[in-house]
Amino acid sequence: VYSKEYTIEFNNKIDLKNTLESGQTFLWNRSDNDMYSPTKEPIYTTCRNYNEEIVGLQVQQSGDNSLKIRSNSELGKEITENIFGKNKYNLQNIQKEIIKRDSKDGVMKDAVTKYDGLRIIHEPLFPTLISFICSTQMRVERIHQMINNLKSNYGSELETSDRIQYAFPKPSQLSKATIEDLRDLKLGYRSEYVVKTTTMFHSKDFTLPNDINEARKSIKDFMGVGTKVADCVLLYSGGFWSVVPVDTWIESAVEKYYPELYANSNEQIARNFQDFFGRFAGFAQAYLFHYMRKN
DNA sequence: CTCCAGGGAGCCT
DNA sequence: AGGCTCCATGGA
Repeated sequence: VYSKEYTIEFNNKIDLKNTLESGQTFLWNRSDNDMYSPTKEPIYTTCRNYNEEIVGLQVQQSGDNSLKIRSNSELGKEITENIFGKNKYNLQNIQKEIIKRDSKDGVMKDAVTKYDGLRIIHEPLFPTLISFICSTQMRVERIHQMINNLKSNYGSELETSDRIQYAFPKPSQLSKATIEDLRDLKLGYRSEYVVKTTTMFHSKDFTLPNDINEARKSIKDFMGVGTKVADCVLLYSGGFWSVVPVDTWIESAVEKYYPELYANSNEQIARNFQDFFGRFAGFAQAYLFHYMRKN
């Protein structure tokens, strides 16, 4: 099925594993859990609806700056470049900007060095919105499980040689689900939020405003979306790289490593963090989040 | 058994 | 604006 093969060369480092396993997206699966070993780079798979076409992707690290892609579609290369921000930003310059603002030899420098190649992802709006509505009060591993449940129950199918892959459902597909249906898929109290948000998204034909404050406000109109979920959507789907989602991990990290930026509300912590790290503060947040979870 | 997880809605002041 | 309680579910 994956007859098209491409190699993508980035202008600086790309770390596929840390990018896809740092809680930015829940749309990928590691396909070779059994075969995965330190000497063999893992393969990550995903499947998407793209202009009435179902595009399957297999992506694997093939060098410090390059990825190897297999796809069933000629769109696979462009889609992958778009997801990983190949032509959108220069990661090395962003890292320099972050380190320059935090010149002390501390945790941020350590995190950026240790996880060099971790990129901010650019995933589709609707799947990202639903994913992070599901993320509240839930462990990262279980969020992944919930999203896979939604995919296999409501998404389009792509048959491959060894299994069937599922795309994240389009709004029209997910709108068939009732609250009871989603409770059966273990979404808990988020079921009502997902159903209502899907209906709103579907009926309004929603598009994201260019202005960051308007964009945040419009996303928060959806049911189940507060400041933190909205900021995740802005950063991981909207390309607003200054945005700092503050969750329990970032809150405790700021309290521990940046006490001068700490405050009693998460909104204030986000503002302080953004003022300190500047227009790429979202990247700094991603490095810090991954560092905290890994150590 | 209790506690908690990438928070948010509803309601209160 | 800011504080409080409840919200499903499963693993530690």
